[in-house]
Parts: sequence; C-alpha cells; structure tokens
Amino acid sequence: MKPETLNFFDKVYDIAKQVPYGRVTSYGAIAKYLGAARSARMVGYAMNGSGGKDVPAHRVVNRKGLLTGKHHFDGTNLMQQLLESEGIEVVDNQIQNLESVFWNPSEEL
DNA sequence: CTCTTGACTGAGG
DNA sequence: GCCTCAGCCAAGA
Repeated sequence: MKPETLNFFDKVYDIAKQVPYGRVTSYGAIAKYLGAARSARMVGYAMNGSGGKDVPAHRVVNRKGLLTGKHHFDGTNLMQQLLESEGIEVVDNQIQNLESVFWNPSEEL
C-alpha cells in the first residue's frame, strides 16, 4: 500500500476515522496534519464522498465548532443528534465547550 | 489547458 | 464580537 496511491480524499477519510469518540476536529486541523494547511476546503469537499463509508463526518466541523456541513446530511438535525449522542453539547448548530472536545491530530495522533 | 465550485481560514474594519 | 474580503488548493466539466 503506497501512500502515493492514496488520494487526498482517502487521507482525509483516514484521519476522520481516527477521531476519538466524543471528540471533534476541524477541517483545517486535518488539512494541516496532511501537510496541506491551505486545503481545509478540500477536506470538507472530500467528505462528500464520505457517504457510504464509515467516516464519522459529523465529528468534523469548522474551526468555530459550527456544524457547517450539517446540510449535507439527510436530516436537518441529524449531525447534531449524532454529536449529542456522543456527549458533545451542541446548541444552534454550534458545539459548546469546543476546546474541551476538540481533537488535534497534529498533537494527539 | 482553463474555468467554476466549495462541509475553510485568517486578516482587516 | 460580527461582517466582509481575499487567498488557498484539489476535483470535475
């Protein structure tokens, strides 16, 4: 398995899958870990293919802790429901105590 | 090859 | 703290 064979999307999925339960991370954090700090948008774009995969896309939010990608889920509040199920406090599509649940791959991975 | 799109981010007012 | 602008990069048409 050569890393070069892994597309940018695949790398994003790999990191997303490694997000611990009850924790969340940002697109920029993942992008930075991949060495593409400026490609945070690509991380989110990559998540479009997360459907059908076991990628917990609901654990990936923007740096503000805002559930910007919730519109890509089936339901309107599905993403929030999933996060709350993991013990993450979410109010108005925004994660509360973000610093407490934030998971930085560059430091913990 | 060129142009558009986008689940972002940082800087400036 | 909020709003706006610009930069960034990869994939698809």
